Amino acid sequence: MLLSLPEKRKFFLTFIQPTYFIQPMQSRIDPYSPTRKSRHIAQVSIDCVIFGFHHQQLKVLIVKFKNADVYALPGGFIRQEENIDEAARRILAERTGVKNIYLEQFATFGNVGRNNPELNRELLIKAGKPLREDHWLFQRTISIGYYALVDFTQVCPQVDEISDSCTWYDITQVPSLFIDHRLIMEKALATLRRDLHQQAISSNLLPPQFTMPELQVLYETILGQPMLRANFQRKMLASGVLERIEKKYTGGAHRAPYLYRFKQVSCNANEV
Amino acid sequence: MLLSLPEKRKFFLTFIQPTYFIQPMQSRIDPYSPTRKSRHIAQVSIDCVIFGFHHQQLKVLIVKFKNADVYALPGGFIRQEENIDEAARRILAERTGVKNIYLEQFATFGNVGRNNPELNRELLIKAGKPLREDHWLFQRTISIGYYALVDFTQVCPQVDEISDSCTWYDITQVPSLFIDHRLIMEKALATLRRDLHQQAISSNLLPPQFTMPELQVLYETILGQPMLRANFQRKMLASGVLERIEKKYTGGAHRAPYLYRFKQVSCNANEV
DNA sequence: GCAAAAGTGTTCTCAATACACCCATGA
DNA sequence: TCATGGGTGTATTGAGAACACTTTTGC
Repeated sequence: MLLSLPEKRKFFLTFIQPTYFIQPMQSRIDPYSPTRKSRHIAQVSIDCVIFGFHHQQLKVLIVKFKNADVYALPGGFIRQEENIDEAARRILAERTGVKNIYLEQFATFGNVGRNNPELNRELLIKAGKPLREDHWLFQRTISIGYYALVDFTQVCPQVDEISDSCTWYDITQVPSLFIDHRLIMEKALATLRRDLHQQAISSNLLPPQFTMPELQVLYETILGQPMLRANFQRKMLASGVLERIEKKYTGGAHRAPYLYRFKQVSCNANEV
Repeated sequence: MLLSLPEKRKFFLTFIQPTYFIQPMQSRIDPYSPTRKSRHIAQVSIDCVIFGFHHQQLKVLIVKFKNADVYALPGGFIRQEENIDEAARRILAERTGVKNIYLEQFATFGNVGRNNPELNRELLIKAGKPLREDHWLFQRTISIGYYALVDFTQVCPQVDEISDSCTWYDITQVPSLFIDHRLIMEKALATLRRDLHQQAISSNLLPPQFTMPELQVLYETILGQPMLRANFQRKMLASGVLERIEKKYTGGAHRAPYLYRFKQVSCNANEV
């Protein structure tokens, strides 16, 4: 299993919720109810590309459908009474257990060919959630893409009614995805790369305190290219957003690095 | 009336379609039909921010509702069988008479509060298009924003069934707009500014041939700040996308500038 | 002490800036 | 010929790239 938390935190989580990694969320409004009238906007969904950073790897949260070898981005539908940003935030909270996540809408996907009604029907039947044949879920769906940045150590992935796993994958080892979800993921990554410099993205992917090499590995992993250590250090310090704290005491056979933190903690999302 | 085309083109257009500037487009599928079942995706619309450049001004195409002093961005709905990019392209063609327009999706707007069902009802009644009370147009609507870049001289704005004018406004003199359309316009402008450098945006806002000062004014207008003439010239020439043609013969009491054109004519749009 | 990794310094290059100067044109 | 505006040249500045050097730590 790819999910591996630090031992200390693992114990803590196990203590308060013993089945934390395979615990279905009980949504008060069930979009897959076969009988009740939908309170969701028809033919529109939200798909989330949830990025985390751990062990020098950029990771994405991927969901697996129940009783099927089909993988997808975590997603959901928009209730009639909630803003789309709120919907994305709710979906994220359901999946990660974390509120106040950094969130960014990046694109909307609406090709006719991006849907596969037969596959939808099959997956819902396998998950034990058969719908009426005329349900809008069997029509084409437009999907609004959001990407989210989370502190890996704060997240405990959770399944929902139609998925039986929700786990982190290295960005380079994501399995074949449902319909156009790979395209959505790649567009999210491209947007992340584009915005890495101008926004406090790294502050939401790292723990509150970190070393300069850790920050550099984050940059190198996201941008996919190595950077010169000396220049990276100077550039980061010159930008003035970092604050040096103290020495870090590691077990490594080398000089201990300084710890840094971001001066202004930002965990906001743009309103659209 | 702000609409002013070059005399030569005006004559040509008048010749082939005498009422070109107040000519309703006959859409084969009427989203406002009070009786027929909708073939459109419910609760989703497309709004277009159509940019043009003329007389050293950045201009936007604004629609006015029939029999009401309400102004809005040109928009429309998505047919069940068309991609969202195609829908935007169709809406643009209906408004401008131009196909093959440079098109870019930039954001999707879906706050609950962005709708005003009462105003919608009032406007449709005034336009002579009353709908059934339970029509989805009176529910909240999510709008996908596209911006388009057009050669001002090639466009003849056209009204539709619920508007009685469609005219160019200077970006600084746009009247108060319907619901959140000003926000949409500003987001479009911000995206345009962000992408001005990295894309061949200017090639779609200028005629095929242009002078360096014209290009500079375009940049200064979009970015909203003056630039040094000498440096601008060198930077543009150094980028290698321009091709010098010949001298331009003007009536001005000064040296005649060179004419330039872009090496690769690009009129594509990103597929989403 | 030595290897490894962190931190700092130095040089070079190139692009952007700011300004000066030259050229063509029509009144 | 002079004002106007287009085109080109040049010195200065600053950021980034590449590389060398110093410092700290555990073995």
